[in-house]
Amino acid sequence: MKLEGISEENKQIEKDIMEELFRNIDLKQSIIFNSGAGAGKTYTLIECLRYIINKYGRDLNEHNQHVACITYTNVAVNQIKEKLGNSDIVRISTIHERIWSFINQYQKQLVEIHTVRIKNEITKIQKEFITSERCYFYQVMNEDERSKFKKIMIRYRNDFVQAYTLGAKEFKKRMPKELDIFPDIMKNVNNFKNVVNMIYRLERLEDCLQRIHGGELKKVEYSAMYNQDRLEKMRISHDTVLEYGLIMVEKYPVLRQIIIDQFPYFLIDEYQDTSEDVVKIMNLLDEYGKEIGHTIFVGYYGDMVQNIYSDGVGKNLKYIHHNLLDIKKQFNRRSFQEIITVANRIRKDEIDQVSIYDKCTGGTIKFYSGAQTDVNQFIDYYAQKWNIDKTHPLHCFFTTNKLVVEYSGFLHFYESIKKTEAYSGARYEQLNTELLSNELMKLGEIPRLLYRLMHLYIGLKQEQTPMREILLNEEMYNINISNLRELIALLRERNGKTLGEILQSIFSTYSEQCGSQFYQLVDIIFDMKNATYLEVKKYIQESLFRTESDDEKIEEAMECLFSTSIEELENWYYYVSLKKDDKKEKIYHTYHGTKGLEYENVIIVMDKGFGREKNYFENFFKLYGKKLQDEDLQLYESARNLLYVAVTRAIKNLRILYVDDIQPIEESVKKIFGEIGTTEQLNLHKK
DNA sequence: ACCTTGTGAATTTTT
DNA sequence: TTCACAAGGT
Repeated sequence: MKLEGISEENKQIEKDIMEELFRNIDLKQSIIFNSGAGAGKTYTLIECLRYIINKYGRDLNEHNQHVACITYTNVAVNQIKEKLGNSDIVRISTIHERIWSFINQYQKQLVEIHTVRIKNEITKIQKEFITSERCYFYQVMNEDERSKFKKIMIRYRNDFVQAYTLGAKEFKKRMPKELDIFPDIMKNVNNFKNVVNMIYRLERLEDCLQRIHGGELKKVEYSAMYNQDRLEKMRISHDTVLEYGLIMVEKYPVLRQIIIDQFPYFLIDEYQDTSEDVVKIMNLLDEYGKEIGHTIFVGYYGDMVQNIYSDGVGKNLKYIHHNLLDIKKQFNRRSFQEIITVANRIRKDEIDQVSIYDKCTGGTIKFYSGAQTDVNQFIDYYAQKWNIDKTHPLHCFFTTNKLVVEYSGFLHFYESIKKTEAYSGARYEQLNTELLSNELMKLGEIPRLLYRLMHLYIGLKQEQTPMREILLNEEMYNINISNLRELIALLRERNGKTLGEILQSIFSTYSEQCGSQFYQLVDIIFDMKNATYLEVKKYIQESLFRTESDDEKIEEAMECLFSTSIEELENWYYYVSLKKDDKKEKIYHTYHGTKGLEYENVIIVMDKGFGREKNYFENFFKLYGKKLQDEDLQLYESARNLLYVAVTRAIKNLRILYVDDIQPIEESVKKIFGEIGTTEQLNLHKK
């Protein structure tokens, strides 16, 4: 069964939509192009780019003007570049890159804005001193006491910082004696720490202001590397770039004119993800263009129901950018009609998709209710039923990375990395980014080392792997091939069941063969010269545990990490490199992670809660079809959007397994998915 | 009875 | 970092 045959009528409708887009481009009438999942949005956007290039390219070239194509991610940038091919006229970039390029050359004005920002921050902190309950002990001090206290703490800053992570008792002991004149000051150590941090912060900000004033600091910098502003270091992060961009565009008509003259066309991909500040900028440019008679075209391409990140503008677009013409496309080119029908019921808005194909039935979709413990067998059941193999894998979606990791088979590894100092506490956020990223460059230091190790290990294990693939980078090409063969032969003999054993076996091979050229390979993997097992272990430990606190705890955590089985590491290796080579029959994703992708066979595992919301999905079903307002509506829509994104990934076969109490949501589930199945009906436990 | 402290787990994703 | 909860203090 295949999706095929597009009627002349449908072809014509599609063509008409394109014509309408082109007409508005000609008129420089800004538009929102709304269409559901699988409608071919990116294709449409690229066709619009081509149209502009063909019709206006020469003219733009002569005036040294460009078309700005803005996307949300670098991956999308590359995709569009690849599909569009080379063009000097179109400038494809991320939002942040583009906005920063507009403002970064006007440093004098930026520093001014930055100064205001710092002053606001100072006011905010001062207000907190007065109003926050956590600053009570500070509030009851008089001016004199406050300045005395500040002086003491600034003098003893080092002691404060060093003692910061200690427990309350020990921390109190380490604080200077001079503080004894303030009784009860450390009655609550956390409050005390909080106030002192605020004092330090205030001092740094004020110092920064002085240095700006003194002409010492003249430049604001943006780096995509950091996720947080460091105002006092003149360093801003993602959100603030957009914020400053908006302020600049609002404040300086000249800048608006410069941008307009440079970019008469803006095409924005996945508009629902762009932040409101960006839309405000576009609106200002659009309106100013009309005012001065240099009209521009702004095209927003996206789907508000696929807005699954909170900072995206989503459905608010038309309230922020005025006078946009709404163009819709109701076709779906991805899925079988059975899937499309259900997806329409989930979104339940003016987009009501139909397949563009004449032959479009033959898909299957069903909602099951079951227990948490059924998940594995449920997946296996469909793996068999749908004749899953490596070329036709089964894709399973879970809400959290932890579940994805568990089912992908490397939970022990994940948990043992989580226990390390480098990935716990305040650095917890780094865990998923640095351990689960599909981009090698984004992996953390140790995960990257382990990746190189596993790359070698797996390459060696599979005898047919070509030599070239075992080698990771150019440096490795210098290795003498016959020496390499020897090493490989040796390594293939050695084996181990855990990470620790593998490392030991590599290094015993390595030291036996000292003097031979092939240890270069090992040097490259571990990025060390003539390393030994103990040295590598020490290196890993020092990278994962900065402080030399509690030896026993570190020892235990290292033991836990080194006891990770090779099987787990292999599973992890395949997980992070999956996008490159599909070698698994069952592939697991988070709902979020599947955005923009499509799969033949999909299983969605769902429970009633997600994140902080204990009844996230349950709530969606309970409120389905009801009139809602404010928070209820917001929560409802965010659950709906996530569910919509997940469901619309499926091309042909989709099952949803709900592993919580079905009773409260039964009615709505039936309305959307039809009859509910139970896992008992499948006889999962029989075999 | 109320407050403080310690502990452990946590939603996703990008720039 | 932020939250919830249990354990410990006053």
